[in-house]
Amino acid sequence: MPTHSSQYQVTWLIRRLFRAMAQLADTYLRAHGLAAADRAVLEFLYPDAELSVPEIATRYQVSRQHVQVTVNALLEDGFLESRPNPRHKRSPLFALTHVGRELFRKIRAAESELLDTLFADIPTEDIEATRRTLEAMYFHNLEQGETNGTT
Amino acid sequence: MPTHSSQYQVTWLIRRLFRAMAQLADTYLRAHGLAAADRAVLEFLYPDAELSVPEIATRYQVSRQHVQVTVNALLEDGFLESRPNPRHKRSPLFALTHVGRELFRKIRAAESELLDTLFADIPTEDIEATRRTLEAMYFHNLEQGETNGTT
DNA sequence: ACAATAATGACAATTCAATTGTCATTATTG
DNA sequence: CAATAATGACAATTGAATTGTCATTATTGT
Repeated sequence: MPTHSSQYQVTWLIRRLFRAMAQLADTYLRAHGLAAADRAVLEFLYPDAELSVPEIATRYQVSRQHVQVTVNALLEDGFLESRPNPRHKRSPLFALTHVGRELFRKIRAAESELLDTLFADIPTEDIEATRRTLEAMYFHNLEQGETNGTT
Repeated sequence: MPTHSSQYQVTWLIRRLFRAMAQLADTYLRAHGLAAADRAVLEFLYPDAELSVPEIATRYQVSRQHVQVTVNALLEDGFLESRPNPRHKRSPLFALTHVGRELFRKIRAAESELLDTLFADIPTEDIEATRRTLEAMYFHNLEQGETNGTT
């Protein structure tokens, strides 16, 4: 990391950390037969959210078709259940089953070991300041609800 | 983002920010006919580094074959030049040409506008604290020089 | 110096997540 | 109630990246 502004270095580090984290995450996700997209869907629904496929797609910022396939597979595997959607009669809501919730807990447990390593020796207040700053970056300046132009 | 530990929220935010940043980055990268991998290679060499393909692959943590293809294309486009490698007689070093350096500067300029938006209203000291913390996470705890098992 | 082993580049095939396209069906709305 | 939009299903495609293979050239240990 050559001489750059602090701002640039922060974005550089975000890129690197994401890559490193994703690589580590794959290790235990694969162990459960899951892909990153599966984890993302589980996370959106954890612990007890109810969302339709198009809603997940909008939040995850990917095509609804992709989410559809992911959700169908998770449904097939018994990690999700569908419930009637009061707002859309044809598009059901999905929620975690008990098994799905346990699965995500297991994933989180595996992750938290990694987190403990990742954050070892870093003062709590630094972590909190970082959280606050990143949150500001994300929510104040980046969050946009652009729907994916599908069909 | 439901109720989670600060640690978890930091990693959650890193994931989101990465995605959002990547999406924005694509906008101007495409405008220059570049992919994310191209940008990464340019960044490794900017402003005046000299690296061989296997060296870039190790740092970028991807297969050397992929880097090879990327580098060959950038070479073809005149953004890189090859120089003799004192350490390996067959594997040349690559460096930015003047054009390549200007290209990366242009990319950085486009990015910095985004950065200004991203970091708007965030105190300098918060940014610096964040940089320090993320750096600690990355360098103390994640940086590992695992070579990709290629062939 | 020389044989054994490793590294490199070129090229092909493959994988896999994700997008795009299309269509019939059903909702929503004006 | 008609026009329009949203949804799910399915197929085809894209594109970044990996894996596999091979001939060639370096590097190494002896």
